[in-house]
Amino acid sequence: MNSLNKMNNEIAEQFYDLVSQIPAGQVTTYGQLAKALGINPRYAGYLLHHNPRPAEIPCHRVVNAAGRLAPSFAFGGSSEQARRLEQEGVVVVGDKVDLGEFLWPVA
DNA sequence: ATTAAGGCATGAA
DNA sequence: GTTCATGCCTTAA
Repeated sequence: MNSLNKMNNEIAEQFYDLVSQIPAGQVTTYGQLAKALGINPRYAGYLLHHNPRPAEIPCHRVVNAAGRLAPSFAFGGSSEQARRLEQEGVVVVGDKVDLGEFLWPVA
């Protein structure tokens, strides 16, 4: 196991749970998730990068504050991510998405 | 076991 | 577009 065992497991658990709650056709930002959990925006990206459960964590629905897709995607590249978002109904222009219309309202 | 340095899928100015 | 700031994690000695 990695260092992710019990110490920050609680925060990570909430983070992954929150991300897995993102409905298709909507996206959210790292800062949004991080802020909702009270963690650092950088940590959000870090946790997603680890992606312990990619099958249940739609990390492709998570973009940065600029609405831009991540520079590198663990599944096959940002291009694949953009393609996937469009498949769900999210309008992706280049590597950007319309946050004003597809931004998921974090609880 | 502890300490040190580096790196990151961000955000904001 | 670039630079600075911040928190956490990883690896090494």
